[in-house]
Amino acid sequence: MRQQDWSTVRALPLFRDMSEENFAALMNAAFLQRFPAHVSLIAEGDLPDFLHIVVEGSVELFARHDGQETTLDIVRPVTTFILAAVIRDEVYLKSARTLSPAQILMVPARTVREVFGRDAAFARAMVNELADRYRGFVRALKNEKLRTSTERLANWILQEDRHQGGTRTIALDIDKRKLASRLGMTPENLSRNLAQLAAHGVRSSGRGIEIKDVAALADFAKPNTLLDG
Amino acid sequence: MRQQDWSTVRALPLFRDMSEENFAALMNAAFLQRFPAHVSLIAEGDLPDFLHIVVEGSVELFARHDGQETTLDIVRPVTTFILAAVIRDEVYLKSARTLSPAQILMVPARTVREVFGRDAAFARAMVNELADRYRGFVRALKNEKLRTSTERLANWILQEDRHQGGTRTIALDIDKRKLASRLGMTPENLSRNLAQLAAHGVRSSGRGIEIKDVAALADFAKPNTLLDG
DNA sequence: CGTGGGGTTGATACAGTTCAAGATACGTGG
DNA sequence: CCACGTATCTTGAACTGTATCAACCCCACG
Repeated sequence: MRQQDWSTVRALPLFRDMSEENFAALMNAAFLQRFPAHVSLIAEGDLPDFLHIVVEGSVELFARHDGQETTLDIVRPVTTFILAAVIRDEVYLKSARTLSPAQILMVPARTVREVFGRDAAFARAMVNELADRYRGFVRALKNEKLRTSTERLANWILQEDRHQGGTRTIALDIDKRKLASRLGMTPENLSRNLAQLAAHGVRSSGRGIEIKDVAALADFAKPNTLLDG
Repeated sequence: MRQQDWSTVRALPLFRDMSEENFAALMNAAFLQRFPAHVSLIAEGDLPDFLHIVVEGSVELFARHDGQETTLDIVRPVTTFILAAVIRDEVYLKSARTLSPAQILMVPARTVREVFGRDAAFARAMVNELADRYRGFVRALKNEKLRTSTERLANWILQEDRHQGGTRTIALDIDKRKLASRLGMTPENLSRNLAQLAAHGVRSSGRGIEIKDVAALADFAKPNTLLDG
C-alpha cells in the first residue's frame, strides 16, 4: 500500500496510538485490493489469513447453517472486520462478501499478531475495539430475543435516520431482502411490517422511507440505548 | 482478599501472564464477598464499579426490556464477567443475580483500568479473553437466528453432556424456567420440546435428562462448531 | 420489446406464546 | 415423619407472529 493512503487508516482508533515504526510494519506488509460487487471475501470455517479493513464500498457479514443464511452485519468504511478470529488464530465464524465494488486493505494475520505482541498501545487499542464490538453483539442478541420483528424494524428506522443526519428521510443503499435478513425476518415479512408501520408515522416508497411522525414511531418502537447503541 | 486464596484466580488465562507486582495490585484492591442465592449483583444501565469474578456458585446474566426478561448467560467458577463494560467505562448492558449462594471476587474497575494501562501482558490477555467472549456471542446470535427452539434445545443437550463428561446423563442444576429463558423460549415450550425430543433419543424425568441414542439426537440437532463452540 | 430479479400481496401452514387448569415436586412447620 | 402450602412443571386450547408458497406487479436492462 502506498504511503499517501495510510492516513485514513492511521486515524482509526485501533491504529491511532501505536508507534510509527509498528504501524509502518503493518502497512508495509499490507496491500490494498479492489473487488467487484457480490464477490466472496472470506468463508466461515476457514483460518484467517488477513485482517480486513473496508476502505471503500460495503461488505456483508453473514452466516449459513443447514440451508439457511442470515446477515449478521453490514460493514462500511472505515472499519476492520473479523478482528477476533485473527487475534485468536481460530476459524472465521462469519463469511463476508462485497455488496458493492469495494476497496479492502488486507493486513497479513501473522503480522497483526506479531505487532500486537510487541506494541502495548496497539494491544490496548485492540481491547477497546473488541470490547466495543462485543457490546454490539450483546445488543444485537438482546434485540433479537426481546423484540418482535416489527419493533426491530421500527428501531432500525429511528437509528438509521440518526446515522443519516436526522432528516427523517432515509435512503436505502441496500436491497430490501438484505435489510430483511439483517433484521432477522423474511423479505415478505419486511414488506408487511413496513405497511404496518404506516399506522405509526412511517411512509415508504421504493428505496425511500420517510418518518412523518417521529413521536408516534418512537412511541411504538420503544427505543432503548441498552439495545440499540 | 487473603493471599492464600489468590492461586485459583492467578491461574486464569486473564491473569496468568501479568507481573507479580501488578497482580498483587489488583488483588490488594479486591475483596471477596459472599452472597446468598437470588440476590441482585449488578443492574443494566449502571456504570461499572467492579470487575466481578465468580469464585463459587452460579450467576445469571440477564436483560430486561418492556416487561420481558431474558437470560443471556449463566456463569460458573472461575470466570470473570462484565469485562467489556469495565474496560470501556460504559454502562452495563446486562444485569446479574446469584442463582445459588455465591462467592464473588470484586476488583475495583479503576484499578483494573490502571493496571491494564501499564501491564502489557495483562492487556494482551484481555484481548484474548474479549475475543473469546465476542465469539461466544456471535455463536449465540447465529444459534438464535438460524435454529428453531427445538434444535437449540437438542444442541444444548449434546453440549451439556460433553461438559458434564459425556456420561449421557445430564443433571440439571438450574430451574427449567431458567434454561428455557437461556435457550430463548417459554417454560411451556421447553416442556413440549423435551417431549418432542423423545422421538430423537432423549428421555427426560424431573431434573435428569438421558440421551438414549446419541446418533439419533445428533442427526436431528445437526451440531455445528460454528454455532455451538 | 421481452426477460428476470426484486418487491408486494394473498392464502395457508407452522412455530411459538399466552392463558388456564392440573399434576408434581419441595421446603416448612407442626 | 407427615401434612400442608407454594412454586415449578406439564398439558391442553386458543391465539399471535412469522414463514412458506404462489401469483402478480414493476421496473431495469439487455
